[in-house]
Amino acid sequence: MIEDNLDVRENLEEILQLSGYDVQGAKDGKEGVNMAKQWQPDLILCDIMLPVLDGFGILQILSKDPFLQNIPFIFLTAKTELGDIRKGMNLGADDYITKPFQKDELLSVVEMRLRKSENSASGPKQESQLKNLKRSHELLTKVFDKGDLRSYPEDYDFFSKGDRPRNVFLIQSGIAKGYRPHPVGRDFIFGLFTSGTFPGLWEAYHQVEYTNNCTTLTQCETLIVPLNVFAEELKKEADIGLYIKEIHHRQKLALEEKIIAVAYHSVRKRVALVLKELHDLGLGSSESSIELGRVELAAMCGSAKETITRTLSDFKDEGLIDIKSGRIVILDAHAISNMPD
Amino acid sequence: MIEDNLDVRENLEEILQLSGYDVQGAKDGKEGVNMAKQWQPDLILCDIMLPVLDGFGILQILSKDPFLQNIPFIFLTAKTELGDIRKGMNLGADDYITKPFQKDELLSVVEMRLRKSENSASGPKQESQLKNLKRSHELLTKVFDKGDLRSYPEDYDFFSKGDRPRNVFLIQSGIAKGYRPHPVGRDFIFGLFTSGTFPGLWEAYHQVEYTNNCTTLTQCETLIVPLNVFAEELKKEADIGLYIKEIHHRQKLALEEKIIAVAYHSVRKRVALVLKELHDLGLGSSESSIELGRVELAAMCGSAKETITRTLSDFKDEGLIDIKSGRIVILDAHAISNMPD
DNA sequence: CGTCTGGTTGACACTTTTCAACCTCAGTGG
DNA sequence: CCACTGAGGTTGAAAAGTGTCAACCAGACG
Repeated sequence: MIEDNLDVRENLEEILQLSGYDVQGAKDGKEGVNMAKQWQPDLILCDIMLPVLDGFGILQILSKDPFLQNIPFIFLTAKTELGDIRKGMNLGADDYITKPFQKDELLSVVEMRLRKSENSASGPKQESQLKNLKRSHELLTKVFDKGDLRSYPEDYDFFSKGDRPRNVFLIQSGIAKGYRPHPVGRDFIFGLFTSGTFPGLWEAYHQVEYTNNCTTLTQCETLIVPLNVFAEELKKEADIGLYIKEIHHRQKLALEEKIIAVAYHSVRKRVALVLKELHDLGLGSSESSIELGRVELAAMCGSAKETITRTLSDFKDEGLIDIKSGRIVILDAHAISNMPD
Repeated sequence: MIEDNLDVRENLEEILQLSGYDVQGAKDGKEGVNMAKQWQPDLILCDIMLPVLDGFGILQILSKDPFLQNIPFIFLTAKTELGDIRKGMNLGADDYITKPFQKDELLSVVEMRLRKSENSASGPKQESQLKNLKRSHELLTKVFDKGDLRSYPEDYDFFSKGDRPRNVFLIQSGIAKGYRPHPVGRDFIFGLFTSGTFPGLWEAYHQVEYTNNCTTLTQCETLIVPLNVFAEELKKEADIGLYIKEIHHRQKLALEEKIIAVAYHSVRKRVALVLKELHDLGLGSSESSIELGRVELAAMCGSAKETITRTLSDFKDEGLIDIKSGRIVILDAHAISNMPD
């Protein structure tokens, strides 16, 4: 906020701070510009009449700075004359507030401009990408039209850590695990791959070594395309890269969630998270119960298999799940999703 | 392995299995080709004289299949005649073994070809990428010549989860943390950024929302370039993408290591891993001791701060580190790196 | 000189793992 | 057909490892 009158400035600061905003004040134009460069605020409130450099001058300077040109800029002015306001808006200001102002008028203008700038930064771009992604997904799936359909038995290794990708996979049915093996039964499963997913896609696309193993947990019907053929197809459709990026981004997010869970959540919460993960994959209904062994579930939670058994029987006693000869059916998905930490 | 003589086949299978290889046998050419397509073996041993389809025919078929053309192919032949062998090699076989063979001759040929194919798949590609990467790193750093140098105080937020990148950063001095915040002091630090590193580079490059927060731990001199300028520069130098990919790949690996550590290693081991991580960043020597607070160290380990204090004083008692008014100096980096689980 | 922040230490409680035994079920061979 | 066997799953008891709570201490700061 740039405002030369100390009373007004302190008053404004107080109002905004009470509403949870973080406010920095400057007393003249020069200080204001420097501060803006230093702090890159989310929004600028600026008086028009100022010593040294007036509001119009500030706006002109800021609108030339690539760091600052997109920050919402709101004029504060004692003058209600149309001329000043018009001039400010013409220069590219986003809004104005006339002094003396109402508290809630100020806040609503500020909030609106913040929301708008949030949208303009993310809105259109996100949407345009999403449209591409949907198309890209179809394109990507189409690449596999040229692939072989193969049936792999349980416990077949698609790839191992350190391997260099030679093929790209699209699972049609069955489940595979992406995991890091450990010599004495302390595997950790990062995620599962079910029908419609592409194990190791990112590594194949970027031709980097796999960072973890991928092995079937059940028999898997899988479409498979050799990497050189895949690369050829990709050249034709550059957009696919966007989709691969997006998938990867989500996996990274999931990985980060998982590390938080393992670091700080109780086993009970972690088991619930794993069940939710499986539920989201379409597993755990009465038709398709969860057929994973306790060892696999333990590897997904990062705990001992006995602990999993115990927690599951707790859940069963509480009516959250049902266990039929080892297989789990989720009864109360809502309660499981909302398990307290 | 394709071999029509049952005795020879079983004998070979036994020898190879004893050496730890996983062997599938086929009795004629047709079966062999189908099996190769199905299993995509790491290496093929193949008799020349076979019913239905002979070894030469098999090799010709396989060398046209993009899935199979790069699998090492070794002829087994009873004939020692130069002609057959020559013909096989001309067709693209990788090696040959003459029957009757010595056990260790067989094994050494198999092992050699496996090793060679391993190298040819990864060797040259890796090298060519690495050369690019080195250059790309320089190019990337050069982009920041046009950036502003700014000094940020301790506890300044570069960005937060959910923000959309607006700038790209290159830290010149100081330390920042990449972390996931938590309402009640259960932050988790994914990694640190020191001089020469680029916080949030991948997200900026791909224009996706940040997945975690980044805040300075000490005062940081930082070069900063607005995203649109950065994007312009990138268009000129497409190679930079490779480098960004590589950095990201390493971070992902580190994240996976971390999740394993948090899931299965004791706090003692985890503290040692964190100390090693800091040591690798050049911290912890007597000149530049580790100045992180216990809370930050705890957030890197995923444990309570009191536990960190205890473990550190254990390490101190054991002579692995020294603590001078809270600051840590690593005395025995080797022992810390080799801490048992 | 008080106050405050961050580090250290101790006692205790709680969670989770470990070890061991037992159970069930499916496959196997006599 | 039945006993045997082995793999997974379940349960119990005890031990280990960590987190929590609370008190205390040391240095920094006004």
